[in-house]
Amino acid sequence: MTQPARYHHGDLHAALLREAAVLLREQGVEGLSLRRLAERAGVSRTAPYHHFQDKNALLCALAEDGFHRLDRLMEEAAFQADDPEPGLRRFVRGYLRFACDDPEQYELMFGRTLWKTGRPTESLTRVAHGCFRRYVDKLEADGLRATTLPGGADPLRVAQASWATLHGLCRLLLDGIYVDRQDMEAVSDQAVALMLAAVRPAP
Amino acid sequence: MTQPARYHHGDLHAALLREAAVLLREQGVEGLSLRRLAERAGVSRTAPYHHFQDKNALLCALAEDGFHRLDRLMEEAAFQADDPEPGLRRFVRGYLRFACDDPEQYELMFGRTLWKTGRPTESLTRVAHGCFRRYVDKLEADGLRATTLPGGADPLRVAQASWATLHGLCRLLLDGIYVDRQDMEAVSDQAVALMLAAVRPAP
DNA sequence: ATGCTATGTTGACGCTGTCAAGATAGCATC
DNA sequence: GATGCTATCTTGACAGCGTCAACATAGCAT
Repeated sequence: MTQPARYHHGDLHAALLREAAVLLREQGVEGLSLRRLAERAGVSRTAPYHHFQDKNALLCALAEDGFHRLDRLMEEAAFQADDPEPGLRRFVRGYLRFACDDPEQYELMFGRTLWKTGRPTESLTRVAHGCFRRYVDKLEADGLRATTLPGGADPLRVAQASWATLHGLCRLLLDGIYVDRQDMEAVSDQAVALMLAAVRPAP
Repeated sequence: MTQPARYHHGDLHAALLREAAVLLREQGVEGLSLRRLAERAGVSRTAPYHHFQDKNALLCALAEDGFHRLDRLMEEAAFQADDPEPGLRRFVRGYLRFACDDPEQYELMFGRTLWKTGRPTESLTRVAHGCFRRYVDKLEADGLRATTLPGGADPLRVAQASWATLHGLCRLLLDGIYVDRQDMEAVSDQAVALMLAAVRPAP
């Protein structure tokens, strides 16, 4: 089984993804080169090309994993119909924890590396869009059902704006620009207040 | 003056920055290599190193220019003490226009290239922080003076959360992830509503 | 046993940022 | 005006990268 030098690796595809996740977490996208990856998997430089079309494809697969994890997180978060606040707060904190737990993964999922510079796989695009749709649905079904939206507010718009808030917080935090990690809890609560204020017209 | 091949360039420092801004706008950071830059300036590959410590330093200088422009934009935006809504809306649209007008510049200013992967210059850090402080001050002085903050809301927190919303919108938009450029105006207005809802307790 | 296909290998190309060493220009000083 | 210092610019080189082409092997179906 564990013969040190056999010609065929066995399951290089999975091994590459596994090793890539580690390398991503430790060094970020910048430190993730196919050559190093191959070396770590004990395989030659170009072997990965038999399992992924190119680096972009491998990164897309990696990001896709992340979206599945995020999907699971969203399923677990449950709002309460009568008062969405605690549920929303729990979700927001969970989201931030998700991003902080593996910043590089989050960056890969939402960063320009894939969406702007690279070419997002059709599969990745589908999963990512599905993830957002689930968020909109959840917000609409669980969060907003018991509340009255201010006049003319489209649930989709609320979802977009609130996700943007969440995403913006994560980016500012993870990129280490303005928000201290210590302030995070307070800012997060403030964000919840922001989102809730838009949802229920009066306290 | 304009002799085609003289040994010394004359003002390579400025020429590099100028050409870099063009290259950045057209091709993004990924397309901005020192070698190409040097070629465009009609100079050898390593000449830029006599004017910038390395690529990181040049990019920092480029980003710094952007923050100065953003500063100017913020000075021009004026809120009205009695009703901050139109002023805020104007500012938000101006901010989004700023980001959309030169996406790559915005990305450079706030992206991980400098703040996470690279080493932000001390000068850049100062300018960037000053820019945010100006935003907090402005929000506090112009925007919130006439309004009552909900109990216990720190102006700094409001500023952080609202900037995060703005920033998140820009990122999602520029990275081409979720929000269509067409939806932008509606989402932007929704964001203003979000921010205002947090500021004035009841309509 | 034969041959096809999936998988892995080495070699090479052009691109990148950056360092070291040498060339030149311009300016201050003697 | 000659001398020398320093800022500026040059070529050469190196390691790293993604990726293509050509070749080698292993394993499986026929």
